[in-house]
Amino acid sequence: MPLPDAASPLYERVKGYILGRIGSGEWIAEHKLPSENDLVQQLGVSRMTVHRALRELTSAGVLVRVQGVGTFVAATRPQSALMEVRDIAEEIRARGHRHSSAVLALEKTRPGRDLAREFEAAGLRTVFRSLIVHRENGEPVQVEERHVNPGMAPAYLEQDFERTTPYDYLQRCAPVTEVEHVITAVRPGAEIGSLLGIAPDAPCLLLRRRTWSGTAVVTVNRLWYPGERYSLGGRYRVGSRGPAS
Amino acid sequence: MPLPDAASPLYERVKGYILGRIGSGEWIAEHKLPSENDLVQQLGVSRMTVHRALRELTSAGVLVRVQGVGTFVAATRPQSALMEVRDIAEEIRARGHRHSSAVLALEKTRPGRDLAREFEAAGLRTVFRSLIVHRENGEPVQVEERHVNPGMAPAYLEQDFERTTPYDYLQRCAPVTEVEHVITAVRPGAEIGSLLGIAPDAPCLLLRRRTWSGTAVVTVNRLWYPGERYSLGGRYRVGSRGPAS
DNA sequence: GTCTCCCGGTAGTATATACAGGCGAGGCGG
DNA sequence: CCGCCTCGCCTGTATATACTACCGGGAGAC
Repeated sequence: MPLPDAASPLYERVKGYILGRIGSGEWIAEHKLPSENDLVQQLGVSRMTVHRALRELTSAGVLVRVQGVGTFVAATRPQSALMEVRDIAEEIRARGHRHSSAVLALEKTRPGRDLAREFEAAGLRTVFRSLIVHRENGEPVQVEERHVNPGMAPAYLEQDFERTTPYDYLQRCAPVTEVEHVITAVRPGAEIGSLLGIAPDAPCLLLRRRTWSGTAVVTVNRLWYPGERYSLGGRYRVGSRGPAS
Repeated sequence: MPLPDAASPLYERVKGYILGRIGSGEWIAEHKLPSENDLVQQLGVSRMTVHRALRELTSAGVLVRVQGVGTFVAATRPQSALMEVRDIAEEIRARGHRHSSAVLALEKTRPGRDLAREFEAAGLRTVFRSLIVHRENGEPVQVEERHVNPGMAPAYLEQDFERTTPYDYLQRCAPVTEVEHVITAVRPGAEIGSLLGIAPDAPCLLLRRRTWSGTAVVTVNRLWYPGERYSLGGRYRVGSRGPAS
């Protein structure tokens, strides 16, 4: 039986089946999927159910469909949603890929003047700092340096960030109410470059993000993305509300 | 008849009907919508069609549904300054600086396969192309390459873009209803680099933007920013709702 | 040899039907 | 008066069926 008989809706299991094939490398970019009717035969579900799974994966950007021709695995590069603060691990898994991470530092440190000013707390004595590399299918796609306000997340240093993510823990103890993003293009330099596996002068996206919970700054982060392998973006409706589906 | 009999799919018209009620203020946040069966009666379509419209609006964050209770208008999602499509000339003037621009190309051309695909119009024969450098106090801050769907903006080539901007003209003849942004970091190369006055291998932000008017792609643009002198950013409040998955 | 038309396969939409599952209100018994 | 239970309303899921739009290739016409 190709479909796991979890207690989730059938169309979700169909989506999982397809994401699994993509994740395992069996279906690579541009690969033509079986037709809806083929999948109906193979999986033993109705065409409406298959269609819904394919439609939702298409709207998520995983597949591309051409009427009269077929359904194909999208050849998109990894992309982060800009406007939403999302868990990068979840984002990678939603693309059917494998997420892994390595914690390079997790410590208490003293903020410099600039950092204290970014926290909008001049008297701040200590901050927590973490440095994590995130990988998609083994390839580094993000270096994440976080500075965390210890008052808002006291147990930050006790977390196991190779199992969960900072996003996860922080979202639980201090839900984000406000975000600031600033994006620039930089040279990563030797240290960050080697973590990303790119040359020290290769173009690199630097996303500086501050998050608030209420009126207090919770985190001041710097996220480096390899410019060639990763992009930030999103698609939105203008005027009405909410992102495009 | 409450539904416009446009040539669009029924479920899209149902979505439009609901968005219209919300847009007009008739249904405000937290308002309880008619039940699916009520809408079936009122609109004269099947429940599956109503359900699809409601499901897609829910996934877009416009509605909130609670099984056993009903469907409600979601609390408003804030808009981001970062992702707004603004006129760069206006932006520069808003900073109290002087904007100037030079039109380097304004022509008719044939789209390649990739470009035609970006326009989502395989049979597209010609597109308009413009290449403009924008300066802030005389210093180049953006190279703007636009490809414009001639069907949506027939008089594009006749405009004087050193007096107005493409944004201005396009906004008049095809108001933007949807936007897609993708940001990467690249090396500008010799040509773009010299236009920006930076080295060919200096880090550089590349913003690819597509805009829609209704269901038609109006423009496919590439905007280069010198990474050292320019950044993209914004700050906004986060809604209580999680991202649609 | 080339052009055209048709046909088969594919995705897209729409409907009727059925049942599952959550929630709240109202009735019934204690 | 209180609590439990049931019933009805609402959304969620799944299926069968039908028809449409579109594309590409191949057979046939010229």
